Amino acid sequence: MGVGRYVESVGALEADQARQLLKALADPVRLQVVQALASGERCVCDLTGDLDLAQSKLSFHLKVMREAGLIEARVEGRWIYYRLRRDALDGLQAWLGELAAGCSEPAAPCG
Amino acid sequence: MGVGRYVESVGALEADQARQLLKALADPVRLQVVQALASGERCVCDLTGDLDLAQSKLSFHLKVMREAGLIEARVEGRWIYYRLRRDALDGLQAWLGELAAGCSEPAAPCG
DNA sequence: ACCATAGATCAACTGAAGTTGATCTATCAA
DNA sequence: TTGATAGATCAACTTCAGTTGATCTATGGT
Repeated sequence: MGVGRYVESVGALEADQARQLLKALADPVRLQVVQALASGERCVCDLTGDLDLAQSKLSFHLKVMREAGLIEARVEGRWIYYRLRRDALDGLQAWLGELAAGCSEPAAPCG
Repeated sequence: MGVGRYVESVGALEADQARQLLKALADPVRLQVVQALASGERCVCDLTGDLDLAQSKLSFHLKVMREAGLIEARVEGRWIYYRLRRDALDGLQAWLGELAAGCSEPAAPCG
C-alpha cells in the first residue's frame, strides 16, 4: 500500500517505524533542530550557527534523523538543505490516534 | 491555562513535556507495554504474564512512563491497574500537528 | 499471627548512544 | 591548481539508560 521507503503514505505507521521516529524526536539536540525546521527548510550552515552546535555534532544528529525517516535532504551545490518530512509527522499523528482510540476501556478485574 | 500536572489539558505541549513523552514511547519494551494498554486498562500482573517480562524490568519501565506523564495508575487492593493518559496522547498529537503546519516552507537560499 | 502474592526499589553491571577533535571529500572562487 | 568553505565520517572517550537478581513493603487470605 505505501510507496515510501520509511513511511507509509497514508494512515498510521508500523510500530517499529513509529519507534524510530519517536527516538529521533526524543533527544534534546534533535528536538532543537526539529523546532528550527518546523518553520521550514534550512541549510546546515544556518542551523550550525543559529543553534550554536559543533559541526560534527549537528551532522551526527542529522544523520540519525534522516535514517529514521524524520527529515530529508536536498543538495544544492555546496550546501545541503534539510526539511521535516510531512508524511512522517502525519503518520506518527495517525499512529497516536490509534493508540488513543481504545485506551479508555476499563480493565477486567484481576483477582 | 493548563491544570494537569504533566500535560496541558487542551492544545499542544511544551517542547520539554513532549520530549519526555516521546522518550517514554521510544523504547521497545515500553512500546510493547503501550500497545498492550492501547486496548484498555490492565493490571501489572497481567502485563507481566502477557509480555513475558521480568517483574523488576516491567516495574522500571512503568515508572519511566508514569513519570513522563504517559500512563497513570489506579491502586485497587493488592493490584495496580495502569492505563494510557488520553490527554498525553492528544497533547502529543497536537504538538506534532504544530510541527507539520509550517514545515514545508522553502529555505532562503544560503549562498 | 503467619504466609503468600503483587509490585516497588536498590545496587552492581552492561552496553548503546552521544560527544569531541581530527581528518576526509566535494564544491566553488580566484 | 590552489585555497577556502560545507558537510560527512572516524576513532577514542564518556555518560547514561536499561538489565538483573535480591530485597523491601504492602495487602489479603487462613
